[in-house]
Amino acid sequence: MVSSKDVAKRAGVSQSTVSRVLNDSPSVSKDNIEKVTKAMKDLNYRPNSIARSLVSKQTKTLALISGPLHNPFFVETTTSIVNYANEKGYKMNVFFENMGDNMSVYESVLSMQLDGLILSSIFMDDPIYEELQSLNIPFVMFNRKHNKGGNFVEIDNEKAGKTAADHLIDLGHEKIGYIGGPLYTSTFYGRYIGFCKEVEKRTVLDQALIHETDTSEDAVREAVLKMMGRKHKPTAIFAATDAIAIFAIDTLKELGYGIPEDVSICGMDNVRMARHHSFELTTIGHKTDKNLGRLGIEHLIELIEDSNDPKEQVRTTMDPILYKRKTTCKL
Amino acid sequence: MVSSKDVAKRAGVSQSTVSRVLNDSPSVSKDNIEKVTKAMKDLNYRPNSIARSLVSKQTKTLALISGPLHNPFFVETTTSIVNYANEKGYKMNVFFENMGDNMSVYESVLSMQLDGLILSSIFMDDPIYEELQSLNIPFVMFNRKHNKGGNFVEIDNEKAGKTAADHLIDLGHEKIGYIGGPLYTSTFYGRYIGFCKEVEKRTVLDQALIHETDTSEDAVREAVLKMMGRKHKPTAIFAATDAIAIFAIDTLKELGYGIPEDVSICGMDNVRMARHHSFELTTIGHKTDKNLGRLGIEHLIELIEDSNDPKEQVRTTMDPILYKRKTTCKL
DNA sequence: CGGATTTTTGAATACGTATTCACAAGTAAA
DNA sequence: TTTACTTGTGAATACGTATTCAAAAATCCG
Repeated sequence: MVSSKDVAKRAGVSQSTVSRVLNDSPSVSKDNIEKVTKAMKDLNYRPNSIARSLVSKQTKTLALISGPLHNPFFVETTTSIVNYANEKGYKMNVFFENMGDNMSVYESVLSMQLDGLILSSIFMDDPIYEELQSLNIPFVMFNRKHNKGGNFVEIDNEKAGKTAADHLIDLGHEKIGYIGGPLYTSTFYGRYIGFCKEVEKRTVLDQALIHETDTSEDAVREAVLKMMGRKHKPTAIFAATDAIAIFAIDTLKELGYGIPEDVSICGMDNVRMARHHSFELTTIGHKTDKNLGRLGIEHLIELIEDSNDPKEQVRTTMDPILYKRKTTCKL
Repeated sequence: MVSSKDVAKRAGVSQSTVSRVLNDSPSVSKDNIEKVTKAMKDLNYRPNSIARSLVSKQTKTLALISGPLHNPFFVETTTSIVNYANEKGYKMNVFFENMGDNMSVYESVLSMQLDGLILSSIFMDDPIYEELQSLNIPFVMFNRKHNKGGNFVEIDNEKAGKTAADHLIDLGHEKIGYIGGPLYTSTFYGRYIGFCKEVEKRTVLDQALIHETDTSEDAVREAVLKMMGRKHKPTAIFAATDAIAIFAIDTLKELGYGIPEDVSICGMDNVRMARHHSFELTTIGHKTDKNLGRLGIEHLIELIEDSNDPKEQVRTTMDPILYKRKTTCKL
């Protein structure tokens, strides 16, 4: 490994001068700049970023803890987050939530030297929150949030649940199913509550049509099978994510149901894939064309770079909006 | 920031002893282990990984330069790679190839302190290869490879092209289209050559049916439109990746063609999504159930951890195998 | 108990860079 | 020419940890 000392020796200057050239300090003579630059090239010198970080206290490294990529929502957010961070000169360490045990991921993240952290994978009352606080680096949650607040970017999930219910009820549906994920995440909790409240208010809520799954394909399929196996089948289903909607549609088609003639489906997230003409999924999203991940990473980097200001919280709750497409219709 | 010195002071020992406890050195008394451990907890001490790396010369960090996630192939490989690396205790810095200009990505990677690198995004004669060599860290290419060799994991692309051609010709097709990506990547080059050679040998190769695209949805759509606009339309198409196949099927259906009755489609990669019953794509893959990314990262970590051995090259070229499903049929 | 041996410890140093500080050389003003 | 000021430079030090080396403490053995 060739160090700045080696460069210094070759250029006939001190290591300090090499360092100055590296950080283009104004106070170094033309002459020496040239000598040092040449020596660097000759030796194929690359500054050691570790040593730099040690003194500068900046790693230019962020971490992302994301939901799994088999959910297209996270495909989009991960792409946006990684690309934006790279554009801004940050490296991005990526981790994927693994069902159940995220401790090893958190352990890893906590032991790293990071400039910031962005994550979707946190439960509403996750004790990890305190630990993240203690890191004293900015972190933002996207999609999900924590009970204690912090920085987050989300959709108003409860309102979204209501919107879905209203849409389906407006179409004349009275037996409406719900398939969501774990209620200890803020997203599913909000969507669930919003949906149930509205259904209860305007028609009747049939608990047998409410299914909390782990969002896996198998679990969704099972939920659909159970639902459609009842005597009072639902005529519409609110799937709490587009990923769930896609799995559900799949199972329904397999069972011979037509979408939307026999069963209307409303998803949520407005994933690009669902916009596609082979799906044309009716879904709930927000207005901005930037996804939640992108918004989150923008905020994070802002927090990092304007850290001199009184760091105020970033709390964005976007208004949900219905994208009416072709998987829902009048009863 | 609380350092090992602070811990030392609090525990009433030297910094050396703290360091020893940290790396559970055998030569430290029970008594001191306890004192130090307690002090660590009291101060909520976390060792600085940067400082550690500076002396140990190990960062436990790898980089992945991947193709874009809108290609499901890379969704699978990225997931496998990141998860496997994390399991093995490595952090993974992720970058996505951006069309055209990868220099900023490479610049970033070259300046990092890495234990290893895995990448799919390299051209056959990419000059970056030499630079990567000069880093003196192990790196492996997956899916694509470089003319100069190095470590790689791939499918025998030429044989795969031949397999596709044979399959379609065996079914009675004589007008067979091809849609692939840039020929300066080893994957597309091999698939193209293998396909063309075989078609030329067994029937007639119509250059008008050969399309080199940038693999984007728009480009694929355009290729399909051109192809199907000719008087001698193809009755079958070999799409050089499943992603391309999916785009092509989409466009064809939109044009009113039935798959496979009107047009047979054979993809390549055997992506999980294409296996799904809503696609049932006939495709070409390999036998192992581990994807190329997973195989690549396993090799990489092996190279890193067994670096004492004479580091021999890892060159894996897997035999292609046809997965015959429901998008191809007899003419 | 005394010497030999082993275990445990801390001081010093290295890792590669950035930065402070003092000093040398050069320039401008007087 | 002297003084004051600017510019350019290198020596020294800091960052937080691991490791070497020598010394201190503890243990063993006869």
